[in-house]
Amino acid sequence: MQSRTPATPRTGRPRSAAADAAILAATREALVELGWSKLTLGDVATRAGVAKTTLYRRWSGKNELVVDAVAELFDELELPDRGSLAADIEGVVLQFAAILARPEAKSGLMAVVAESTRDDALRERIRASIVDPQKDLVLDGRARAQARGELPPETDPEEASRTVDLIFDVVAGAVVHRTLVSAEPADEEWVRSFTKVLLLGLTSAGSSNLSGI
Amino acid sequence: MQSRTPATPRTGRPRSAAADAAILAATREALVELGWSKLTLGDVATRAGVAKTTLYRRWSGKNELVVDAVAELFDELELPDRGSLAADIEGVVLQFAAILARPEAKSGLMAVVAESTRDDALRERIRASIVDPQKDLVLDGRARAQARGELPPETDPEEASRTVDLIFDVVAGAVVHRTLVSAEPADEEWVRSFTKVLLLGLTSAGSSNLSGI
Amino acid sequence: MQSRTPATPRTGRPRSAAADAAILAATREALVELGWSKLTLGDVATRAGVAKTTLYRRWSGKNELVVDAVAELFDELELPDRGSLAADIEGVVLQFAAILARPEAKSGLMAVVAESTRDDALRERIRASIVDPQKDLVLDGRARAQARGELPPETDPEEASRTVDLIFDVVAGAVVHRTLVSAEPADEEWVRSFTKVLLLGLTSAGSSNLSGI
Amino acid sequence: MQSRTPATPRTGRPRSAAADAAILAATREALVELGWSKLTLGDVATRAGVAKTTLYRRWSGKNELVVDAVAELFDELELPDRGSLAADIEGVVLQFAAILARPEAKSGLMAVVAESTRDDALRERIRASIVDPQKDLVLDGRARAQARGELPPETDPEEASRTVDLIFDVVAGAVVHRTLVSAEPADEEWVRSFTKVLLLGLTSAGSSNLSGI
DNA sequence: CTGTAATCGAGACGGTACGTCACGTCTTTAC
DNA sequence: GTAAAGACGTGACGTACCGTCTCGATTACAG
Repeated sequence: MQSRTPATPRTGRPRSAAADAAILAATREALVELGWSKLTLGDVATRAGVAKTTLYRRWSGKNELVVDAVAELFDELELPDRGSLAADIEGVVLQFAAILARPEAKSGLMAVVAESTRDDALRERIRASIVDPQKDLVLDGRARAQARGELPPETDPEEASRTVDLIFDVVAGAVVHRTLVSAEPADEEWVRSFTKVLLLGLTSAGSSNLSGI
Repeated sequence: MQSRTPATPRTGRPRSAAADAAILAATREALVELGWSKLTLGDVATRAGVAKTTLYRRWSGKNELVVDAVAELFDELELPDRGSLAADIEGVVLQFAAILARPEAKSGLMAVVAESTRDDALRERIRASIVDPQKDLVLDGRARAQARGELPPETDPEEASRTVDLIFDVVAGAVVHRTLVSAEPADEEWVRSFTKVLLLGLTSAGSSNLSGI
Repeated sequence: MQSRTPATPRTGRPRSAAADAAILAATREALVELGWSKLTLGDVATRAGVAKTTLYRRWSGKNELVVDAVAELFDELELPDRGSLAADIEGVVLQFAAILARPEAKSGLMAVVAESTRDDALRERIRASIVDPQKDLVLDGRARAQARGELPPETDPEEASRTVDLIFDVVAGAVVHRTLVSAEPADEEWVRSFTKVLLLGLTSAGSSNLSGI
Repeated sequence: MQSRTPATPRTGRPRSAAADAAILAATREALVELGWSKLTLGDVATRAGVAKTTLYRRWSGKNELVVDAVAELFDELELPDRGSLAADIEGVVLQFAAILARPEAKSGLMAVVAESTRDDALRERIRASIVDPQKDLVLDGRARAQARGELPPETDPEEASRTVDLIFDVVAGAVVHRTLVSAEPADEEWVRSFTKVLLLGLTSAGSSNLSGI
């Protein structure tokens, strides 16, 4: 989302709140129909029933717009309580895979990530609106597993942070690669296999002193 | 690679062989300087000292050209013999990470992958010239580990194939995500942690009947 | 001038009288700095410290606004009494040339005349606020010359009217063409030559029965 | 006309000669239908069956394009041989008035003159392609009158040049003002009156030592 | 040798989208 | 109800690349 608290926007006609939603919805629609490379801002504006200038007043370009449009897709991600760490992970990975399977996500997400390799502000925007919320789920999951006694409480906070980052890169990376590069569905069977390997690797590594590396 | 066997290439002036190399090199140069989105075929042609027509005679568009240009980067990947499965994996992952750290790879690879979500021919081209050669390294590594006795010979070929695919998605996905999304270096420390988790996960899973899932 | 008698201006905040003057002055300032084609109503409003709405409430567009702004420049024209017809003409032509030499007049006047070729209301506005006051000077000059005995009283009113029109087109046209197209100054020397030719032509024509053509 | 002798345009596809003519014709058509201010280059390109880029490759903007389009209208001006100076002048003034009466000339000419008050290059272009050819007609007319013995050969070249400039400003200015500002037709009757005044003024002035002013 | 034919660099061509600007209107709050 | 402020839909701007085409000028191989 673009920041929405200007200094003193007291006077003048206020920006239409409906326009924002219409534009983001139109962006997703266009991503489905046309894909990233054939999506044009003029077309999005038309679909949203909005003038091009209105769109440019709110977003500085295609990249930022698509980040916001795709980010909303991930808002529905939540950590289910399925009773065990393994089941919780499987659940959230399946949700993640389901979102990534949607064409508007496929089409847009990798493209903006590719663009972000040369645009720090864009990468920061992606991190803030897409990546960090996902990483929070990993943290929540760990906390819940610790409460259940499935995982020991962390002792070294820094090492724990590194482990979370590793888990996150492995999980998100594997699902994305499976979906986009291998072009195979990340279905229940695959997710179960993947989760098993991941959990065994982590718990074995933990018991064999992963942090001591 | 582009097809190089026209129907009746009997007569007429032959295509310049030097032009191909110059164009691919110019493409990588432009990727470094401009990135994917600002790379234009006209500019590549100019850099290569070649007319635009010459470029279009050989490649059908930006996507195909960049796939070929990036694929050459991965030609240097090879399976080192470091004496143990873990060390071999670490070595090849480090090589992979080193290539991915280069701006011409970062910029171009994810972009064409993003494009390939809506272009089957492009995805097939990426698979053939970039992905499959990498997967062959995994197969070679497994064969070598089996010869060493570190891994048992596979019994169920189909299940073995699924496992290779899983490994590949996990490895490539994790490195890519670490590099591009988290924007952190996949350095030796990270690779060692990652390899440890992966190997423990796989061997524990194997001994606990992963294939029985 | 714009109409200034709304139907029921009874209640509500009255229109600011100062705004009108500020807008016209800002218009002339913008004409000097930017010229006709780059003058924008938004910029004029800003210069005048006025909202765009206020400007549009008073003028219907750029053309009308500039006509009014330029018309005020010609208010300073007056018929000097230099003692002879020739000297009077020279005096008034010099005044006219001096106004036309100012950039706000140059820039704006010809532009609105050009626009008026396709806008009858605009031409009428120009005539009423710019042309007719000038033509009155010619009439005054003739009357004064007749009083002096330099010219005979007109006998045929219609023919006299045609002659005034002819004089007016010749005088105004020549000065404008000299200033804008030839881009040479209509200075004292030129005005003296021009006046001489004009007067000799008219008096000779009169004595040789111009009306008899 | 734009200059058409580049340094070494040897290679590459040559510019379409037909496009130039089509664009200029389309410009005049648009001037008639829409007038100067509503004429857009995109519309002209469409009318000419040409891409906008093709138009911009040849002309730098609306002003230059319209100057060239209008200049072609004046190509048909020529000095008729009607047997006497007065008749010759009347003939050429009538031709000039006839061209100015056409809507494409009315609409465009004054507008570019207005623009030229802030654009020296544009004024020079107007002079070279529109004004100077007309002035040549005045010179030809004088030469013919001298050959006939109607006018004495000039003695002082500089004074003669000033006289030609004065005549030209008076003639062109009067016709333009009559047509555009007064919005009355410069018909035969008017032209005869005007020519009579002009010629009497000039010959009387000559005999009364105009050059001595 | 001499055609014939596909190549080469160059650059104009018809398009499409860009991101910006000004238009004239509308919608707010403040006076 | 008018004021300032500024968002709105509209439409043209001038530019950049696209992928195709038309040039004259090289090459190679075939006869």
